[in-house]
Amino acid sequence: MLMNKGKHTKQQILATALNIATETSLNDLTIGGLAAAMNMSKSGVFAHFNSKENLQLAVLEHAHALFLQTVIAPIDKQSLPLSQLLRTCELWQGWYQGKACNCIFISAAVEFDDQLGAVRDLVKSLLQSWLSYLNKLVIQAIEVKELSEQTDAKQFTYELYSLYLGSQHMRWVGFEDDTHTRFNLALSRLIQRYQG
Amino acid sequence: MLMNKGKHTKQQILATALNIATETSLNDLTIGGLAAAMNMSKSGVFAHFNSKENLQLAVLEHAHALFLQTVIAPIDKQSLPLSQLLRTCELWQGWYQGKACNCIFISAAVEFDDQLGAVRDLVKSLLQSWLSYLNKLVIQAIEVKELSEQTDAKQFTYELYSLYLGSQHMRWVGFEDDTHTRFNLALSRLIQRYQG
DNA sequence: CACAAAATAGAACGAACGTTCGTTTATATT
DNA sequence: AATATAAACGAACGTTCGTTCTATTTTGTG
Repeated sequence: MLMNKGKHTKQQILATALNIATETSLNDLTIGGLAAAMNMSKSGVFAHFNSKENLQLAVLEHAHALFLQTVIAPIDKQSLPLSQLLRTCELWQGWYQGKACNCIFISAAVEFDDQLGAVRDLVKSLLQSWLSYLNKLVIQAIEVKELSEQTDAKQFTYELYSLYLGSQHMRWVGFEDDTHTRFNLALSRLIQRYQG
Repeated sequence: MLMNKGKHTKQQILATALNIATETSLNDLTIGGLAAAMNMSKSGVFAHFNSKENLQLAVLEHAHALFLQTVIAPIDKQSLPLSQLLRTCELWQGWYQGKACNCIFISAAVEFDDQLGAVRDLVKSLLQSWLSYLNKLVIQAIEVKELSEQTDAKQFTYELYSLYLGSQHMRWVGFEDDTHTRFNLALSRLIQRYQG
């Protein structure tokens, strides 16, 4: 088989790059550091991407693939929209798995919010499509009358997303515990509020 | 008067440094760039702080002073807690004034969440005290029975803070408009929910 | 086994940045 | 006006990082 080893190590590079970028940030992810973590030379790693920007884009796309596989794929599309939404939130809360810290998409959004370029565009696009996905589930729940038909779907999605952001932030500041208790409580109340 | 000009230009430096840091970030705030914006030499600016970390700390403290003056000082402490809270939220939404983008404390929190050091400690401390302030107002509103006495103050504060975070985030992604409409709607419902 | 292509290594570059140092200019007090 | 002190300058250093180039090793194929 032609062209095999290359793609394989590239995947390994992306996996450790994602770990580093998740623990620090997309900018603090340095090619030299990545090479060291891989026991490779700087130029050896570099050759796979040909620029740092391409590396950052590849890491984001790798993260996106992992995200799809971890939080979207397991959803049973036959079940009712609201239970799909609840299960989605469960998976969403812990999708960055063992990694101690925060969701890389949100970190990247803050980090690149002012830097024009392809990375910023990709981050924005990924977040938009994720918001659309959440919003679609909300709309479906309304259509099936699991949520009141006067529900403002976008408003619901905004509040849901906000609770997620706040949960991460509060945990860092030390205002919330590690068990997502406040998030889960607020979420169930949010749903309950739009049911009656 | 001895020691005059120095303190004066230092204040000017901090003002433009805060602008730069708000538009970009605390790390992208470079001493050379700051010097250029001030029409000063790099070493001239440097001499005021003696290290980049000290500059970052000074910028944060400057921002904190401005924050106190802009959103906390104008509050009428004689008025009822809930109206104090509402007024606070108004001022909070626009405290970074003309600056197009985001609250520097939140940006800094994301940027330094993994970097041990004095900057991270200061950011965390400032955010904690701000959360305590909000939480205190909520508690007072409960005591005066403007909010139901079963209200979980911390949960209320968490949700309120989340809405603020979400509002900024959504505006960047393009999900919310610029007029804080969704934030204000969610806020009024949040209060209403804990009144009955 | 041989050979071409792909993958990696190693050394070096140019730029950006924080920091240092010696000097010069501006400021305030006597 | 004279002088001590503070403020600002300009050049340079050391480091880090992305990137380039050439050489070497490894991989897959006929």
